[in-house]
Amino acid sequence: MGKGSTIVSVAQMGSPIRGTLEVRIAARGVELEAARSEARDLVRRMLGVTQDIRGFYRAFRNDVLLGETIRRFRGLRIAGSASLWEALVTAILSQQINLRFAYDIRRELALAFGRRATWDGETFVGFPRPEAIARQRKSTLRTFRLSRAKAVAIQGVARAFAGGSLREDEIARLSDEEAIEKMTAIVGVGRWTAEIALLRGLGRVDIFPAADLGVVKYLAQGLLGHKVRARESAMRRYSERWRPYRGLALVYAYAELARKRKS
DNA sequence: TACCAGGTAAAAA
DNA sequence: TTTTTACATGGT
Repeated sequence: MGKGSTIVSVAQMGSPIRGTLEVRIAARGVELEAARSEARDLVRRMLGVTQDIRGFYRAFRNDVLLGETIRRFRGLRIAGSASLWEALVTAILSQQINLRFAYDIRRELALAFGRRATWDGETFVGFPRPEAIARQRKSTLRTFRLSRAKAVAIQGVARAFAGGSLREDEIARLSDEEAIEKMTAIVGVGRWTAEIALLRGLGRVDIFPAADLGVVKYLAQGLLGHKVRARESAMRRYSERWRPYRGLALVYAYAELARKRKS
């Protein structure tokens, strides 16, 4: 959402591969063209339409682990957040607790500090801006069932964005490793958090969070046949074969794991 | 009760 | 350099 008030609602028709997407924009106090352009960019990033999946398919259609999965989930991309800021906060909230709990807290933060817009009798709540979080006391943030470490981390990220020391457009110009280095300078943002933010926030297709529980446990045991949890270093080494699409490979591996769990 | 859940930082080995 | 430990909370 830009200045003023803009609501974007999206509906998909047809198959994920050959469907159409209807986007409705309700805007007040903004130029229609600007709102349209902003909405288009937002939808494109969240769907990951610019991710190079063709190159990924060409390179790995015969991959032992992913070949079949690629055909099964044709069209799947890395799902994106609306901003790097939102992706970073979501990643911090997701550290070491079950995701259901993390998303509960994210919703509560949005309800408390997010922007609101009403359209057609319905009220929509947006993710808070960095400034709205930056001005809260840590003790206030901790009432949202955050550990001291998470409150510090989220406040640190909020201040970095609000103060301009961290900017999405600057991070977007950096290489993966440079971007990780820049973000992990903030206390409470470790390598995993920075990697998830780049994957979900910027749709970086070669990011591989090797320490992720989903990688060292579920991928290692569920798809690679390990008896016990793998080491981060071992998974990072294993992922080398998927360059330069390690992030896309991971998303497809997770899709396959979810499918196996269901069946 | 104890352990696990898409970790991090600091201390200890 | 690698391995523990405390940290918050909810579910099983």
